[in-house]
Amino acid sequence: MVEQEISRKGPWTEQEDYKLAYFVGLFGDRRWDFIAKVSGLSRSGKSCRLRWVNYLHPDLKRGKMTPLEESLVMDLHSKWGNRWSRIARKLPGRTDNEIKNYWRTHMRKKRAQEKKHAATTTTPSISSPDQSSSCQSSLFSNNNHAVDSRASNKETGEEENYQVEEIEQSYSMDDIWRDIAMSEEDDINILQQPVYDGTCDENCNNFCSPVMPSALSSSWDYSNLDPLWVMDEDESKILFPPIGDQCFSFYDQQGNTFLTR
DNA sequence: AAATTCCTCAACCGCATCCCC
DNA sequence: CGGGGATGCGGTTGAGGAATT
Repeated sequence: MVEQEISRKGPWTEQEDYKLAYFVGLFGDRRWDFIAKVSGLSRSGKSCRLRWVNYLHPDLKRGKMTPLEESLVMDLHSKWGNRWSRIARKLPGRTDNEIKNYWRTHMRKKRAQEKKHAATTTTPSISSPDQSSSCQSSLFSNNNHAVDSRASNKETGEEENYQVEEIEQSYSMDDIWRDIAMSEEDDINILQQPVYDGTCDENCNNFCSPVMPSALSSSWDYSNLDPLWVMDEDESKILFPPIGDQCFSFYDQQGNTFLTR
């Protein structure tokens, strides 16, 4: 009966980012379908999660990989293969997507170099087959214990020695969060916001996300959302005025984050 | 200066796994 | 225990900017 909204695709706008950040601040970084619905974003929950994890998360680092990080990626990839998310867990502030992209770029360069080298030396290279994943074999030691994801799923708590020492806070989204928290305080009241219990959601690293203990329980059926929770267009305009000349922006030229309005 | 190629990275897709009922 | 929805993961694509011709 409910006309299924067509999910928007493509690049996110600043306003969408802002909205998403706001609602994640409100509800925590779980229940993505719920957040997608309640925020009025015409995005799938999946898309919201991806955007959050890869771009908006407060702990994300931006900018080039440091040499230390690079060698860590090499090292871990030689151990674990393409287990990007696992590798990412060892690199604070880096996402699996970022590492994946870095690796691809890196491998492409490496292969180009090898080709060049092979051409100049005319020595036949053994490691030519260019299976995307095979490249590691020529690069690293042979200890690519192709970790089977199914076999090793319990590494959750395991904290290894790998630590990127300098977690330089080149930027943080805390400012945005704080800004949101302050500037929207009144608006939150309008929404009859959920009880914020004052504790940090452990999944939400920096900013203490308001959590909704009861509402977020799985039994809460948000298919029939109380209109109170769903943003209609007017509310949306009030809370998130259209991006204009006095809009907010998230990143400066260096990729550092700030929020202005 | 214009055209073309290359590179980067955000976003999508499909499948696997988890979790709850 | 099985089914179904939600979430996570890895592979892939494509837009847009940078570099090169």
